[in-house]
Amino acid sequence: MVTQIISTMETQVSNGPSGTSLPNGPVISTNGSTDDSKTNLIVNYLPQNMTQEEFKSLFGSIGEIESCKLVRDKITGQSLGYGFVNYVDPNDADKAINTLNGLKLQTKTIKVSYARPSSASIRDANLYVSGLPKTMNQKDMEQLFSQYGRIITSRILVDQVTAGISRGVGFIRFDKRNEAEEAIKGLNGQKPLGAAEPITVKFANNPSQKTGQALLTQLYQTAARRYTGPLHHQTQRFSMIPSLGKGPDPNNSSKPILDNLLNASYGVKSSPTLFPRFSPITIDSMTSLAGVNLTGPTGAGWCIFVYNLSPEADESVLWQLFGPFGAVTNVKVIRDFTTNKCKGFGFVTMTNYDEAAMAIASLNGYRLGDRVLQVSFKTSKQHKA
DNA sequence: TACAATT
Repeated sequence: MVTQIISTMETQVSNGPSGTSLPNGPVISTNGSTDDSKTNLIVNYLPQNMTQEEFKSLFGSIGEIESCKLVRDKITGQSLGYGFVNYVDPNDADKAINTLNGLKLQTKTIKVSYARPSSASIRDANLYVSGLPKTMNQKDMEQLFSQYGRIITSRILVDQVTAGISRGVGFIRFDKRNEAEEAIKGLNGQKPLGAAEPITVKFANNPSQKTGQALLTQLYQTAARRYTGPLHHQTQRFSMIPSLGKGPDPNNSSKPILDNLLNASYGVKSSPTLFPRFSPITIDSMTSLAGVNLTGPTGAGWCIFVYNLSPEADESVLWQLFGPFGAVTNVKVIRDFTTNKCKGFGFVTMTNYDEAAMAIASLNGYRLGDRVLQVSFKTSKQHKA
């Protein structure tokens, strides 16, 4: 319900263009086509569950809409999180930017700006950047990339548990695809300024190319965070399950899908029965190994590398493996972005050194199904051949 | 088989 959403949202500064005098109606060019540049808006970072009707209702509250479209995945129908609104009156477009840009809807802060004219040259101009120095901020990154062209958007992803620490990963969208290509040529594999490690720059994956399974996983993760926040303990993971069916939209057609996914992921049948035991490696030898590999706990705790997980492994198995040894703050199964299968390894963060060392000593060499796990403190980087 | 990250 849009009125409820509006009552809880805040506005912030507009980033719309200024200084241009606006005509008072549609501009018709000499070839008969309509110039939409002052009336057509692009809206980004919409909540996943926002419908076309809510979208139209929200933006229709500003003024008469000529046309609007929430962009969806061609196959799954899932919202891609952005849309277009074309107003009749350019003044209403301006007003929509001033009123609605920066609006907080659920977990998102929407962006409202003038849409660039549709053109083949602006497609596939989005880059994914990894290996960025943790000290580099968005402005630094833009400065580095701006030599290759006009930047439309940029973002550096941040860790949500350690509140705002860079994950060394980001996105840069250029105005033109050829600018993005030049940036890859110029910056991929290069070390920024005084950085110790080279960065990776490549074209970003297109969300619409995600598999159905990947979309479901994302949908589930989004829903889980919305209701319970970051997950820390097994008990929280299980207690959140009943609440998932009670979302704000009772008409949400994806509910049965979510229920099925949850049953598949957390059914008792899949819980492994564990018999932790001590490996031949002693705690004392682990202590000395830790000294070689680590300078200390990074951020929230001690990061542990877990190798030889099956392609079907998920986060729950890591919680169950490591949870008995002490405080686990985070687990992550690394998956192939296109297949969504585990790449054979994952990471676990534990708060206390002694508990982490005990977990490693016990679980390294542990047989899980037909696999023998290899567990150690994470190293800073594996040498590349 | 070997140390991530996809708004």
